[in-house]
Formats: sequence, structure tokens, C-alpha cells
Amino acid sequence: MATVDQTHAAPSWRRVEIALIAGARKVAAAFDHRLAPIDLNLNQASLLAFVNDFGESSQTELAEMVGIGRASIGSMIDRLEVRGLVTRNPHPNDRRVRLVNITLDGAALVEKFYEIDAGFQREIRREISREERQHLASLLERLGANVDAILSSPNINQERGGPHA
Amino acid sequence: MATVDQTHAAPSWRRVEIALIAGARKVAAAFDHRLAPIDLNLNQASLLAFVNDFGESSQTELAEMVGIGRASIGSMIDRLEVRGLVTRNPHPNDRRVRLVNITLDGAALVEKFYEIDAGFQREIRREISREERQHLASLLERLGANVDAILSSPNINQERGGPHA
DNA sequence: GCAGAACCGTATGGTGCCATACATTCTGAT
DNA sequence: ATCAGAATGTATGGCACCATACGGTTCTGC
Repeated sequence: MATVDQTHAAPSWRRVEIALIAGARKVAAAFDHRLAPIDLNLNQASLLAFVNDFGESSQTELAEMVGIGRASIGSMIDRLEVRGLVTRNPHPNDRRVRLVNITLDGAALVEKFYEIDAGFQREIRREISREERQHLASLLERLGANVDAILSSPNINQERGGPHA
Repeated sequence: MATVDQTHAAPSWRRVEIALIAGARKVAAAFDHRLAPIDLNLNQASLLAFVNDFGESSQTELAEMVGIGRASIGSMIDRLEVRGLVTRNPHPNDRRVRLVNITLDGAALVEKFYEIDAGFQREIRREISREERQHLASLLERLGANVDAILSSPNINQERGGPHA
């Protein structure tokens, strides 16, 4: 009750972009819910799986992969390292870099993750076709490009009336 | 370099869901960037616009509308109230409820928001057709339904193979 | 060689969200 | 009338992320 009335299809305060953001947060929450038994969240699992498949990677590479900043990836790896799921080793030729590798325990956890993930996919993708997902991916890609353009462009300071031209 | 190889269409560590989450965060960041001149973030602007259009609402209604929890909406309204953009008034018949109303200042800010939003839409929706957006909205709706189902269902503890039924 | 730019990882402080627990108030059953 | 249960809003503590700044390291141009 008191939920948003369906008859208002797309009122001004309920944009697609807002639905996108709230929806993404809920998807993450659902993922985390299913991942709780192995005590991992989505980003952690994603990082682990990446290192498992790709082998040793620098932290910057991992940050770019997961889509978060370098500082965040650092503390994330801290926690994974404490749990013995990954190791940090020096790069042989570049002393700035710390290469992240997966451990046996980590690899074992990735296996469990894949099982859970398979079940999760069946649930989350119900009523959503493969074609739609690909469409979504391409849309997100273009969205990302537009976002980058916005972020790198300055704010035209309240030139009220907006950029009519 | 070291970026994701395109030839791997959907590698296990790069799911659509992850792209969705990272993409949504970036969209929010871009929105906040454009909203910075009026010192509002997306959720705040969305809340203000809702109250502006719908009139007084309870905090629980607003939380549901924005898609965050009751505790979060509370501190959010705190900040808006301090700035004099909304007021909290007692409900005439129910002393638990505090009805949120918009002020004249708040309404004026909503107008600015609409202008900025219009420009933002033009930017963010470049290369994305109206049909695609509607498609996205419907997809998000089904995604949300699946998510709700997941969150309200218990974790079948690593009954590997997943819920076949 | 060497100063300055570019890059890697880390430390710090701040933000926004969540989950949980709580006091208050309303509702409904007895 | 009374009392259990539900609903509203608030307080608290924790988490994950960001932006910024920094020390250490490598690369580049002279």
C-alpha cells in the first residue's frame, strides 16, 4: 500500500536512471545474499574469479576490472589476504607493483562460487532472454561512454534555461 | 593493455550483472557531478521532486520510493530540513508519522533540478533510443521481481545443483 | 647521469548506505 | 479496559566506496 501507482508510467521523479541505480543496488544485495555462505561479496568473488582465470595481476589492473578505485581495491585485497585466499608478491622487474595471486584455498572457494553463481544466474535471469542481456550489455557500454563524456566535461554554471543550442 | 579481451564474449568473471552495478554507480556519479551546482545528489533531488509533485508524504513512503531504508531516509531528510528545503509536520491522526512537505525554497530548487535534469538526459541518452530505454525499464522491473524472490527465499545451503524445481 | 613527469600502492578523512535494536504509538483481540 | 503485535521514526555501529595527498619507484628528455 502507498506504493507507487502503476498508472503513472514514467513520472518525472521516477526516471529510468534512478530505477537503474536502485535496481543495481538490489541485484548486488541479492548476490551478496546468496554468497553469504562462503562469506564473500560480489566484488570479492569477481576479483577472485578473475585472478583464478587470468593468473597474477597488479592491483591497478584489478581495480579497473572490478570498476572501483585503487584505494578501495587495496583494502579489499587486504581482507582477502588475511583470510589466505590471495597472496601479494613483488613484481620481478618493477618494485612498485605487487602482483596478486590466488592460493589453493582461494581457488577452492572460486569453485564454490561458480556453483552458487550458476544457481543465481538461473534465478536472476528468469524471464530474461539471452538476447536481452546482450542488448543490456551493449546499452551499458554506450551509457558508460556518455557518462565518461559528462564526467570529463565541466559544469556549465547554471546558465539557466539550459544549453538550448 | 590488460583490458578485457573482446573475444571473450561473456567470461565467467565479467558478468552482465557486474557491469550493471559498476555502470549504475558511474551513472550516479555523473548525475551528482551535474547536480553539484545546486548541492544535491540524485536521491535528494529525486525525493524533493517526489514531494513537490505528490505533496506531503510519510518518511516510510519516501524510503520506498527512493529505494533505500528508513534509517537512511531519516538522516537524508535531516539534512534537507536543516537547509530549509522541506519541513516535518505531525500527522493529524497518527502521532507516529511525520509528514514531509516541501518549502518554497525547496520548490525553487526543484525547478533548477528539472532544468539540469533535462540537459543531463540529452547527454546520457545520446545514442540510446526511446525504445531501448523502455526496454531497459521493463527489464529492470523483471530483474527486480527476481531479486525480491531471491532475497525472500532462504539460502538452500550449498545444495549444489541449485533449486531445480 | 639527472631533474621532472608518470605510475603504483597506501594512508587519511568523509559520505552514504545498511542492519539491528529501541521508544513511541496505533490496532485489534479478548 | 487491557495487552500483544505491528508500524513509524530514531540511534548506533559497521561497511564499502570515493577523493585527495603522499612516499617510493620507474621512465623520459635533456
